[in-house]
Amino acid sequence: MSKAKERKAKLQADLIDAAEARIASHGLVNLRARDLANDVGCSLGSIYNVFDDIHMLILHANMRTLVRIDKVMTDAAGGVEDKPLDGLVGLACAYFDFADSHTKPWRALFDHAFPENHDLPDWIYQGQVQLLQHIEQPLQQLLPDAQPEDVHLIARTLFSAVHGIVELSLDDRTVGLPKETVPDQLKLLVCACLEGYEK
Amino acid sequence: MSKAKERKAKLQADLIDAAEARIASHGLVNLRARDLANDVGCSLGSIYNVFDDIHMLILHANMRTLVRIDKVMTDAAGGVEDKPLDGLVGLACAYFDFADSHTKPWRALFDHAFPENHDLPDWIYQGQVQLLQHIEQPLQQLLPDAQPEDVHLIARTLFSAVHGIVELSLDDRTVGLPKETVPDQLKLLVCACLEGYEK
DNA sequence: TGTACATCAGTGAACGCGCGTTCACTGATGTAC
DNA sequence: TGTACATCAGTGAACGCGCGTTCACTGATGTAC
Repeated sequence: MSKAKERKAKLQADLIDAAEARIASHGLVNLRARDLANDVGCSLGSIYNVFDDIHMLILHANMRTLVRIDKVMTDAAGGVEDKPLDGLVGLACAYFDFADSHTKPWRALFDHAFPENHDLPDWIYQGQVQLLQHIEQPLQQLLPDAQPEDVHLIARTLFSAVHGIVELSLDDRTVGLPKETVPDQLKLLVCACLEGYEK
Repeated sequence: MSKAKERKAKLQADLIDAAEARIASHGLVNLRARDLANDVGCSLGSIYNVFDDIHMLILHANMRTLVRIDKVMTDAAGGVEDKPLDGLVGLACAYFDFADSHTKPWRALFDHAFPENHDLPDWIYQGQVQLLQHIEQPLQQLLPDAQPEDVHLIARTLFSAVHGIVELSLDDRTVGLPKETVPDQLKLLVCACLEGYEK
């Protein structure tokens, strides 16, 4: 019985690995259940023994990406706890670096069209909230007089702004910034903003 | 002969109208060639007499949306030519208002997965560039010492930032700002930034 | 230890549906004489 | 004006392909006696 559970857990993990690899190499749009079965050496039907549907599998792969981004942001925030502005600039640049060097998994986070009726599982939501906390911490230091609710909102504003800059710059079909100008522009924006926010 | 061309032009226009209407009511993902043929009262095959493929038709519908946004931004910039900061804030809010009240056509601009091999027609690119020019004008006034290239880059940065804030706030699946806080946060961000940019 | 039986993970062919695009055909319009 | 013929926009059934999901089956494993 516990052996069966182990096998099941192994298959789940293998499938998530395979999904991650396929998304990284071919992009979310080219992810196929048949390919994953092939990759891990199980049958097509077995996927549905361990996951409700393909969307759940994708969500697990996306969660891996969120955790990776969290690691990258943790690293970026390390060592500059006493220089919160540098910390924020570093976080923005780290986000861009990740998106630039892992474009396909990063895109998958936003491109995945989850069926409209269900709502996202809470652990995905938490994965996103975690990223925001990296921003809130230095922000609170920089704006000691601000209410926590305001810091919360400003953190989301900054994240969204940085995300928009990164997104459009990595998208060939829209007039975003040229990639090579992004780090400078992120730094300019974050510094300028915070000068202003500090009043 | 010219009568035939008129008919062709009429059918093209009707199809674009229908595509716009369907996108507005059901979203780009639910756009079907068969439905459009039904809507305008032509046969399925006739669509392919006047458009290369469905993507071209979607691009025309999207171009209509770009023109609409351009109008909205033109209106927002009107009357405050002497207050460039107000102008920029107004543009940001106008963009949000449009996206909020025309979410589906606005999303279609970014969701349309154009076949990777071709590149976008130039008129779509020009439609996007036009939007940026609304930003460059007040920006140049606010930063009279800045090089035009820098104004160009900063305009893209601001647009992308505002776009990101709007996008995540209108997306249920991501941790964006609550919708009701967006205008305030846009105003805060734009004002804070420009205070900083002015040095 | 050996035998008969039950269970159930694992299988993959087939289902079901969707939908962009094509193409052989038709019928209205125009032209030649 | 009338007739025969040519043209071609317009048609929609059928093609072609893709792919998530299901389900009747099988064979390995475990259990009972």
